[in-house]
Amino acid sequence: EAFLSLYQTELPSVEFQATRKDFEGDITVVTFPMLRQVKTNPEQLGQALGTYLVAHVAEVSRYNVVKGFLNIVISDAFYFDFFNRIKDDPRYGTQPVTSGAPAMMVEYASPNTNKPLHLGHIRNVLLGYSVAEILKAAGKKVYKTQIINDRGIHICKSMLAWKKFGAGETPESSGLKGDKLVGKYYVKFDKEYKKEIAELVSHGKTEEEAKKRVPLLLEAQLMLQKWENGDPETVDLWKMMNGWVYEGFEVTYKNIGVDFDKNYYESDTYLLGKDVVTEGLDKGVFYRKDDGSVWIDLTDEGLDEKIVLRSDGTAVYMTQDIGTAIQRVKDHPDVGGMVYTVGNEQDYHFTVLFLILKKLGYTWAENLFHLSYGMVDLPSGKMKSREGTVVDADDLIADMTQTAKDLSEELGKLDGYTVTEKESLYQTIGLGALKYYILKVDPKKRILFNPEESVDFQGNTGPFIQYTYARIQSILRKDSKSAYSLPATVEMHEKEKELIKQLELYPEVISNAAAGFSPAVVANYTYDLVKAYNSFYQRVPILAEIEEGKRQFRIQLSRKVGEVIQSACGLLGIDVPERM
RNA sequence: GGUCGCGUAGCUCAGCUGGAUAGAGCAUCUGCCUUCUAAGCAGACGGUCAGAGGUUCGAAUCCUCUCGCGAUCACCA
Repeated sequence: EAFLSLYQTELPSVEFQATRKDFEGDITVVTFPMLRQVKTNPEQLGQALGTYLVAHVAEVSRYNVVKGFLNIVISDAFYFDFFNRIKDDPRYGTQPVTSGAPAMMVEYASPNTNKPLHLGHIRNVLLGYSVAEILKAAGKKVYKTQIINDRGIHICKSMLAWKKFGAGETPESSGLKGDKLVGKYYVKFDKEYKKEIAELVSHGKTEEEAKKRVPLLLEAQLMLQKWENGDPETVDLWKMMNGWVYEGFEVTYKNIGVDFDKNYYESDTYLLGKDVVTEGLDKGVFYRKDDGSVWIDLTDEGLDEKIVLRSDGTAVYMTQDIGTAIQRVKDHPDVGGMVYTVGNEQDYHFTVLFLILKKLGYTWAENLFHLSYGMVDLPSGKMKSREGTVVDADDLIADMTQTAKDLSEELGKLDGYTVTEKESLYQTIGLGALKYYILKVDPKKRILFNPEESVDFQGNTGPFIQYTYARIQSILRKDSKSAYSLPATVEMHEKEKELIKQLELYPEVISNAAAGFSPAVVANYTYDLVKAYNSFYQRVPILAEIEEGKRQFRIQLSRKVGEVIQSACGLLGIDVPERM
């Protein structure tokens, strides 16, 4: 800090960076850019600066110069003092919530109520949940929300199929999870629908024509109309079947370990936004075409024209989203921004939505973020629910848990645990593997998911991180002194210094992750930390063989690393086991 | 065709506000379990950072073009 301020007064931009491993030093100053102001060669400049720093800054013990790089060696005492400051702060890296800060609303999940959750939802939910946790850690108040697409033709399809072919089947009578049962009838509809098409085609109709005239589809459309008109029988059926689905979702969400502060239902929001369109017309944000439809012209922004109200006066998707956004801020007046976790196929939709909200003049519209993520592809290609090529969320979790079980049994470490303890541990490890696997990759990249090869448990994985945490807990258990006091000073091992450097980065990591809405930042940091710890753990002499002061220092260092791992895993929604 | 995104080791990914010899894991090969848990550690092998130009002391990173893959361009959601 001392020399940071020193330089900033004299030179406007000085670059500090971590020294590369192959060179001696902790901080590197790049002197090339300074040559413009100071006429000399890079070596001379580096030497001059280095000598000055050693003489004037206590923390600088040595330096060396390689071309335009000035490598500064920071004294052990500096690291030791730093560690001493953070060691007893369990919330190191996470700031307390500032009450006045504008809250953020984070939306994720947005499931349809006609089928169970699948792998795509898992990525969505993990990302959204994690970003919400990261924003909290960065000091924001956060509301987690989902919008449930509980109405529309697709819902009517499964309702109709159940009514016609279901014979009164319920989750209880069938033993099926509610969402699975409803999903079954959605698939059933599609089968029957295709059958009827084939039937019509065999009677000489073209396929185009047949698709539109299938009685089953017409019936579904009729059902949607009935629903919209509030027909009691239809509404009751709708409520019952959606209820089943919600129970099923509840189980899945609970297994994944995510939750929501508030649910929004499309059936409540799909008519919203029309009054805003009127308002926007008055303000001149929108304009009306001759046929009565309402549009916004975004050609100035390099986009095109977009419809916001149909000619018959009904709302479109965009209208709904405008209305819902405004409604959310009405419901939560402290919300100053929103994050939408939605796949990247909707990038265009959200750029337009955000632009419209800005043009309508909402202050919070400046603070909207589309957490856009890539598809999860299978080796066989895209997932298609109708073709049965989806990876079901519950099945996937069960598979991961099973794999964790098989591996654990093979390693044979868990003898002496109760069955319940073991089962819960398998779930923790299996989910840890899955969550980390998905969260460690940059959200905007596509993920190729191979269910055959499943997810690794070795190397850069969730279980590796969990394992390290469990081992740290073991050390602490075996050395259960309640009060520790660090010695006045400790001679630093290189590995210890590296660990402390890593710990030092944590607050910055959180704020970077929050700024970029990217859990991958946290995931990759955690891996680096764990890697550094493991290296330390096996390279440094064992605890029993060292003097007491140094031993206590190592144990406390381990404890601190454990805390940071736990905190970082919390941001990723990954549980850390006490033993494994 | 327009727009947006992606392309880094055999595979999965980091690195991208420009810095030194581009990093991990998996896979392959070598060592390390009388040790605080070997789901680990140490090491070897593996790269025209898709390609070509440009900007500059310096480019995987910034700009332009080309190629490949994907998404999107509905009075659907």
